[in-house]
Amino acid sequence: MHRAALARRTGCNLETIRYYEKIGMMPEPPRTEAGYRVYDGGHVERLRFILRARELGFSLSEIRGLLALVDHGTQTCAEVKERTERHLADVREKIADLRRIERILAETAAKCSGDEVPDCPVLEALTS
Amino acid sequence: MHRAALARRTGCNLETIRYYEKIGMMPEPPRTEAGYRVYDGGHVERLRFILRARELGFSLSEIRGLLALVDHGTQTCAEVKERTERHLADVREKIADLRRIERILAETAAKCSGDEVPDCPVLEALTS
DNA sequence: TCTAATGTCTGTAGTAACTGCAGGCTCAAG
DNA sequence: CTTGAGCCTGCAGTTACTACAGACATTAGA
Repeated sequence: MHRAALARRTGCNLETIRYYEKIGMMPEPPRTEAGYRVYDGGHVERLRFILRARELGFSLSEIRGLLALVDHGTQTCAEVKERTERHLADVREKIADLRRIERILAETAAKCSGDEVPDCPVLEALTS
Repeated sequence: MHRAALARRTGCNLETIRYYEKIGMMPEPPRTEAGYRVYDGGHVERLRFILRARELGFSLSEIRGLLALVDHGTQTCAEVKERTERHLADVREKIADLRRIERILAETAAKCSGDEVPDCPVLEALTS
């Protein structure tokens, strides 16, 4: 399987695969005589792992940490759970930040007349 | 007022001020003979505008747009309201994404035994 | 069999929004 | 007159990609 095939199977962008290899998240695959990378099922699995973790908002360095545990076979449910809950706490913090922003934006926009006049409650909120 | 004083008054990082000037968000201030930037109340106001808008999650290019309206005196409440609501929609989308992530993380972590065993529902979710 | 169209390779640059540092002036205090 | 703080410039690094340019390889069609 060449790079395009791996990309197609995983839904990953072509260039991203090379990027993950470059930063050491994906192993260097064997090459053909001409230098083409050749991937197998193991690569598909690993890339899917990375992509799923990304979908769950894990950073690449968090994922790198999880992969290191698994690669060394030293992972325990306790350790993984702890990392997950730490990440979950981050996510909840981000949600709280965004909710605060949402509330302020909604409240301020609600005060707008929406008319063709220069005065605007939003600008006032940003200026004052 | 020199750069450090402007930074102190606005709570902005020192270097960020120079960055905003470089990308054209802050006007180039007059200089002393030795080349030191000299700021006044107008700069404080403008920087506060930018910082408040950033706190509300507006991107620099959105802020640049708002500033352009104000600078040209062509802003109307209708226009600003529309941009605010567009941004609000983005924020709500981000919240929805994070909530989905939160739910999945919480559900998966809840399945963890938390024991010192290698098998872990989180890893299974990422692998399968 | 030749050619044209893909596919792959490498290295590099660009994105967003900063942050930090090195090396060199300038300025104020003691 | 020296010392330390503050300011100057330009550039490198951050995160997580994405997109190119220019060169080589492979494959499908005429």
